[in-house]
Amino acid sequence: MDKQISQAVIRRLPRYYRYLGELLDDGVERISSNDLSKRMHVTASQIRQDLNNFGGFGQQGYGYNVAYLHEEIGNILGVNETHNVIVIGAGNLGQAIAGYVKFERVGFKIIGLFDTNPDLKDKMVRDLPIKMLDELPDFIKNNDVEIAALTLPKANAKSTALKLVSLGVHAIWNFAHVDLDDIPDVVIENVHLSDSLMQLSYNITQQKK
Amino acid sequence: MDKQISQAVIRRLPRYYRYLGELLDDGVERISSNDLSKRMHVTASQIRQDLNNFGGFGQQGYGYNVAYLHEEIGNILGVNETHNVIVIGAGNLGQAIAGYVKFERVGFKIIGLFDTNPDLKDKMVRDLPIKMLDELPDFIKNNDVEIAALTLPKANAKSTALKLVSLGVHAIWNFAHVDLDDIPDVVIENVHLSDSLMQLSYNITQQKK
DNA sequence: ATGACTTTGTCAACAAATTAACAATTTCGT
DNA sequence: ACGAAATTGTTAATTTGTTGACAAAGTCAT
Repeated sequence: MDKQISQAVIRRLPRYYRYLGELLDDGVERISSNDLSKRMHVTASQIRQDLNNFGGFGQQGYGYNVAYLHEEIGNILGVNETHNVIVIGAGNLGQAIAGYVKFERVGFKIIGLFDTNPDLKDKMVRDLPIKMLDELPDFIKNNDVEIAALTLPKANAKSTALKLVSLGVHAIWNFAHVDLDDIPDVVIENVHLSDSLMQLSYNITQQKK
Repeated sequence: MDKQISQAVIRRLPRYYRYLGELLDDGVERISSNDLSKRMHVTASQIRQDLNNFGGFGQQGYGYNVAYLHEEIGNILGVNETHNVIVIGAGNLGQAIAGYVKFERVGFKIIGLFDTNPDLKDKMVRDLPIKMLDELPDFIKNNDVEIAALTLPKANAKSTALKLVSLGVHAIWNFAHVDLDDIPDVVIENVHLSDSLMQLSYNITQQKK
């Protein structure tokens, strides 16, 4: 029944959430779509349109209550509940992502770090021991793992993703430079650093003209 | 005179480039928009439309020559020339990004790694010494720095970006969780890991319904 | 060499996303 | 308590992006 909301809108929600968090920290109580639009460099119309996909959070003549709207967008995004995360691939990027989520993102909790390299077995990365991939089935059985971050070479990404899904992990944060389509019953979010860098490269070339 | 090409198209180019690279590795000589569309799960029409923004790379009745098209898209993206990159912020993420670009991305060369923490001064990260931020002006003067990756706390991101631009670096790969708008004469490419994770979180919540 | 087949490049139709406009409602100073 | 000002939610208009259709051009087997 709920109409499907476009990913274009979803992509903008975290940004709203961030600006509202900053306003909250600054002790701002209320804000109008117009004021927010000026800060964020988007149209006020878009803000109102976006928010109204989820309900009427504002009030005519008054605007939006910052704390309330922040809370509501947090609920929509699901960041007010805890999500357990494991990281597959304990290379530099894996360790960095593990640390990043741990220290920067409330709502997400790193509970495991895995690799295939036996030299890394039980090595501590801050307070987490690196486990071997064959410990994964037991680990998932005994822990409520919701998200797996894939920070491993692309050759292993697809098979690992399939294994994760069969073990019951249905959300993948994919840093491997490969598309994980054709996998049913899983939500994929890609972070393709190479693509991002190439986009930057294109825009540099353009600017020079 | 050149019509402006939409970022929607640009965002897709790296993916074409990747698929073509794989075809090339597999020794495939030619491919039609139809075959490629099946592999990539996009419409053939979109592929043809996208490519034609940049010129007619194909041939009726034959399709596209894989090597040629790969090369051409590489040129468009600017990955066939070398771009020197420095990384500002030598924390976990900074070190991981430095390593990532170094080992995974031809066309981009990491030539410097900077931080403000004096404890890190001259510490080696693989073959690069961590330099202090006050060495930046001299470094940029003596090296052709095209891109700066910003992997530092958001509190310092804006001022650092301004400094970089004033020193002549006009492209920023921004990993700090802050918007660097209002800065003139600079191309920004954002990698907001938090936003990506929240988007994933939203889509998980949706799937559960 | 011929003709059936393939496939592009491009125009037109369609769909989606963004922006503008404005009635309805609330605020707020007097 | 009143009226001007502010501001939302929502509909309509506009713009942008995607897909479909097909003439034109080239391929390839015979």
